[in-house]
Amino acid sequence: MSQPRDGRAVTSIDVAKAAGVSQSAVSRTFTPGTAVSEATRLKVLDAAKKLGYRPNAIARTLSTSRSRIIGVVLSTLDNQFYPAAIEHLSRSLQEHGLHVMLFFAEGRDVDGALSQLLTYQLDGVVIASATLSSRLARECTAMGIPVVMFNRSAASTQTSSVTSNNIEGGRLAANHLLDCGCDRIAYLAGRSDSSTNRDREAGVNLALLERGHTLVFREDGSYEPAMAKEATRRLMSAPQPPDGLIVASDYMAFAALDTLRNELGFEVPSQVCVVSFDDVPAAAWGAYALTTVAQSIPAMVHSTVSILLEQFSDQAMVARDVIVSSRLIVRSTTSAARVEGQVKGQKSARHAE
Amino acid sequence: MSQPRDGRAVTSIDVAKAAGVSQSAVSRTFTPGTAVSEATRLKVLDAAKKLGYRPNAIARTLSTSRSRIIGVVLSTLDNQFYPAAIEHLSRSLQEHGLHVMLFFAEGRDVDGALSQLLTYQLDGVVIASATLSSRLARECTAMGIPVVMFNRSAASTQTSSVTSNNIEGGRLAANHLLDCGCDRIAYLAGRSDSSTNRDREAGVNLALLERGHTLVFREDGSYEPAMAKEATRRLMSAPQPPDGLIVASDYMAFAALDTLRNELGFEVPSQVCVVSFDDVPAAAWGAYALTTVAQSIPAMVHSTVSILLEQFSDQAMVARDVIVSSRLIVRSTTSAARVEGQVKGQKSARHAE
DNA sequence: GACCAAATTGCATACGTATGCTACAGTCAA
DNA sequence: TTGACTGTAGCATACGTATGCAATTTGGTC
Repeated sequence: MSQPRDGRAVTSIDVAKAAGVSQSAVSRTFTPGTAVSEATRLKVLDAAKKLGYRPNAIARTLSTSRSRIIGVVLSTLDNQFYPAAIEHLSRSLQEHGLHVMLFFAEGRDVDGALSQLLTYQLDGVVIASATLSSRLARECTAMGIPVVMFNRSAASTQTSSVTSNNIEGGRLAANHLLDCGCDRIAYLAGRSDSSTNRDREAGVNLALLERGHTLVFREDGSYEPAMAKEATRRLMSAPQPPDGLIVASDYMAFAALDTLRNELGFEVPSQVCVVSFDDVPAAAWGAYALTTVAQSIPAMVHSTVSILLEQFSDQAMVARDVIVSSRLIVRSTTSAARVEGQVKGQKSARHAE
Repeated sequence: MSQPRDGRAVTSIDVAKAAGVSQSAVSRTFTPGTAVSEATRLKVLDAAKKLGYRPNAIARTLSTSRSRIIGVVLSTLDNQFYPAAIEHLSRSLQEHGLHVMLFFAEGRDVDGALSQLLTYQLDGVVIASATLSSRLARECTAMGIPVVMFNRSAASTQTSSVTSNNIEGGRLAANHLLDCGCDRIAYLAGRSDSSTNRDREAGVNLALLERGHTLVFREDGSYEPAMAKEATRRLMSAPQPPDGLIVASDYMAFAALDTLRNELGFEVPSQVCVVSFDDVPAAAWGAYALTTVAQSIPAMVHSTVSILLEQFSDQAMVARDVIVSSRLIVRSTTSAARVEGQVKGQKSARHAE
């Protein structure tokens, strides 16, 4: 009798019937902050439990136009930084009753991506994809959807962004190499159209300039390991190869280190010091033990979630740019005790300590 | 006049009005496989474009009870295998107009996870989480939601699964070590409640038995790098340490290798050969160059998507178990040219070639 | 030119929930 | 006892799309 239609789902109407109340009462019971007497609340909860009722999020979305879904736009998960960020982000959002829907950007198809995003009535979008990010952000913002650029600076003053302090990070990296006694420093760059690379490189140049140095080489790796290997070969085959290498990401640094050690036979850090950016989990693995400028994923995710939650309530939609501070983590690819003036190329030179 | 209400979204009714047709016509235009004349189709598309109309997926879901959302349940993305699988899966599903929603399993809270899953009217669920998988699968299946256990075998005959042939994989690993001349083989196990570990270990034991051998040591690493390190220390501190190590996952093998080489000073493969499972991207990195039994992500994802698509059409909901074949990839942590009978512990022994 | 079949179209309604508004019950004070 | 006021419950409707059914148009044939 009080059985739901044998078809499928139990609805609020079924529960209402079973509890002897109106559908509104059921709805209110499951909507925090609404007025229901304790008596009906219990009746409803009891009936709901008995029937195995679960509110239908889709119907609720249609009614409230709040989907509680956050779209996350990615280009790839190859670089360990992103999986780590996604896991953290997804867990944090889950605590607020929000869920992540994944969108992988396909090349330059902005419209396709946009259509997919918009049809789901997303409550917010986090863009962590290099390609098509700025236009996508603009269009979403225009549609009134809160957007956060994650790990890339905002395309416009309209959209928020969360980045780490890459300029400061660049300075940390450069200063550290100088402190290690390096005086022929090279930069292995990431994609030139990315704000991370731009800022990191700027910071490096700034710090070098301040101490009367300048970059000896600059090669492009475009954040691709294969290109980083090529670049490393070019760098080290110079008549006077660098004695310090700043790599724009850990992910490229692994490739560079492999090439340096296994292919070209260089010793790190005695012949070349290497420092990079991100502090991806593998950077701590024994085989690499990479000195790196860490981006704090917890801090970045926290800011991202805060911005999103803020924008849900505020009508204002004021864009915020959060810059999380960077931190140098010294491991074994650099050596602070390096003897200044030491001639590079000494095959057997070991660093002190 | 034909402007949509200034509030927000453009609806099919707005488009209908603008195109001078009924709302049904608009709906049909955007629903493949329905009858609309070319003439109205063009009128509608034109008006839609002009107004910037996008069909509302949420409303469509309410009406059709097909959300085109696939829930993916994970416990963590630490092991590179999962990010790689997710990216592949998400891209494949996107090609079919489906999207991935992420759910991170929190400890043992089945009911919480389940509620979250069920409220979204998911069209399917892919479970790649170790914990709470079997009960979750059962409940989803009971609710009529297609479930695929990814990289773990089915909890019941009711639910489908996609795994690689881990038994065969275990044999490949064991036989390879025997072929390398190892005769004191140890197994570093993954979580004992996982089907992957169970099958891999079974395969190893089988192959050893066939060739008159048996495992010398067996330690538990529970798929955790920290535990793998501990286990490695225990293994190698035995009076007669193993000369061949089979590790249940690459992710643990990296930790084991780091411990072996950097901490304990063993040479791989001359003193100990190491083989593991998964062929995660980092396994190919120069610093590890790990010999490993590959799980084909493309094949596994392909099967997963096929099963899901099948179950959408079939009412039958026949569960399928797909077993993708494994393949041994030989890199530098094992050496086929190992001299048989060679005494382990020779510090300077180099493998040939 | 008329008639029949086939192809389109529009109408009306369903999907499951949220919420403004009205109606009503209960409390308390005068 | 009556009146005003507070707190609840229920009614009715909106959210945007899909689709069965009936009405209409189209196209073709004799």
